[in-house]
Amino acid sequence: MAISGTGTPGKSVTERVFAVLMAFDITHRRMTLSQISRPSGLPVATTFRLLNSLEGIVAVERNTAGLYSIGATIWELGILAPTHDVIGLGTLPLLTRLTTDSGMVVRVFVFSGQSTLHVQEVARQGPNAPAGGPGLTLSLVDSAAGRVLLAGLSPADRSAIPLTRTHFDRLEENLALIRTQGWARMAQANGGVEYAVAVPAEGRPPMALSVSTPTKAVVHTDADSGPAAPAPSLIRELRHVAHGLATILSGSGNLEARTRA
Amino acid sequence: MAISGTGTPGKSVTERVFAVLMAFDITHRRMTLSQISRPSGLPVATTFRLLNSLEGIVAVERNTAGLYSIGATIWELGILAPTHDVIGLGTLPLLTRLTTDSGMVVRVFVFSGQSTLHVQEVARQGPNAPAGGPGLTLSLVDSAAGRVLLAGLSPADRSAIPLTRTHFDRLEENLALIRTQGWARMAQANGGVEYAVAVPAEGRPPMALSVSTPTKAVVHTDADSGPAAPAPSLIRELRHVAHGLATILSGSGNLEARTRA
DNA sequence: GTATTCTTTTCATTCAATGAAAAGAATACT
DNA sequence: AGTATTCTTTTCATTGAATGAAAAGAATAC
Repeated sequence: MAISGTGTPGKSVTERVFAVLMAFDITHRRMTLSQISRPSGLPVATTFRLLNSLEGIVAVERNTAGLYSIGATIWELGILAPTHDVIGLGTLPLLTRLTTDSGMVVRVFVFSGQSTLHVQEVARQGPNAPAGGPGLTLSLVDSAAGRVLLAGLSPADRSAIPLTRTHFDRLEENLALIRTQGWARMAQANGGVEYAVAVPAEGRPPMALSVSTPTKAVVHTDADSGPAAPAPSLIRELRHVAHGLATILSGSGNLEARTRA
Repeated sequence: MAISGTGTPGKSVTERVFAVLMAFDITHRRMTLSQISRPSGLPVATTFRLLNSLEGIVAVERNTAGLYSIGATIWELGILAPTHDVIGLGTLPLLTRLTTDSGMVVRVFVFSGQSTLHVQEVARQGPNAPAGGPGLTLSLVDSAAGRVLLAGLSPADRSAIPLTRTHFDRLEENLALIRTQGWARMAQANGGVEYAVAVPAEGRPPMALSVSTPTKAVVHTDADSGPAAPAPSLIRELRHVAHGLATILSGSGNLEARTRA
């Protein structure tokens, strides 16, 4: 009769429930019980029980093979997030035009915790479509969009983010530069290497608009502050689109809740 | 020193957490604590504590005014749901062409519990855009898409759904008709009245593709089985697009989980 | 300036959650 | 076919985490 039954201290049930849900990611959309149990750090029995509860409210679903996936309930809730406003509405035509004009992949990012959260992407359809898609996260420090978002933070907010100590001084310098010039560029890792230029798009949530290309390094030469700058016309168009984004989203987002019956 | 502290029996914490989250809907995207507490059926103190936990993992967010909204974590999880595959990828061009050709609003629905869940919508952009958008739910019985989904269920699965007893016999008749003719039409309520024709799109999850128009009743005359049928050319095009949808989604969805490090 | 509504903290009580273990399935290997 | 291995599900004694009434603290309305 071994020792049994102790609730894990320091972890609320809410955290445990989301530990289970967050076991899912873009490369793990369908998993077995034990595949979920491992990364969530919970015993199988606990994971099993939580998944059962979640299935009851369609927060997770199970296919015929018994594999779990995120359920329709969470999808429905997700589209209510302010983050989602960046998608749809009038933003698509705007971003599509930018892709056509620039010939590059266009992405919109918003800030999320420790990383950069990708929200919307528009690229040439076809066989040579780039890696990525909504939900992709890039490093806050090692991406053009991430630096733009960092540069937009107040010193107080920025200090709340734990960054690798290594580049701290150089980073501050670079962020100051980004703030004054109004854009960032960087060779960033995303599958392979891609060269990106990003500008801020004011709004709630704050966004960064980026264009990137995996092949030509035209927008970038070497180091963060290398000599050759992106074409002024590109920066101008990016700013124009970013302004358009902010305008569209300020119109639709942040609605007050109506009084309920 | 009144009576204090009894956990509410028969409700798991998981259910309570989602009772809080499900207080949000398309007309209540930003709410105060008490606005959330009321519909969730939980005491304010409980709601407060749960929201605090949820905020810690960015499952909900709080703006400067103190209003809660669904957070980025849930948005990120939501795009992992199989349901989400209907959006994006190659489906948009296909649906857009149908809108252009038919001049009507194009929607894709998937089944979700007791209702019909709207997933994707394509309509003429502009000032006279129709009510709706992703996340809209229509009645399973009183919409063309809902009937198509119902008609596609096995008798066993259908019996699991509690339907209003009233139309039961007539409904069975109608569903049989829909199954044989391969389409459904209906005057359905969505803000005002709109006239819709829907066809099934086989796949996992099963989908229904519908076109609808609020003004002209060309696709519909009177009762469920009224005399004038939709134009054969429209049905043909709907079937063509539905087949395309199913093909696209069978290619990308239902991926096996990779083994994790 | 007072009343009302909303948010946050406190705390004694206890129930729902917990996880080790074992049984039951399914799958893989020999 | 038989055995080993991995995965899923059930059980159950224990208790830690969750609970909600109440009161204090803010904010807003009247």
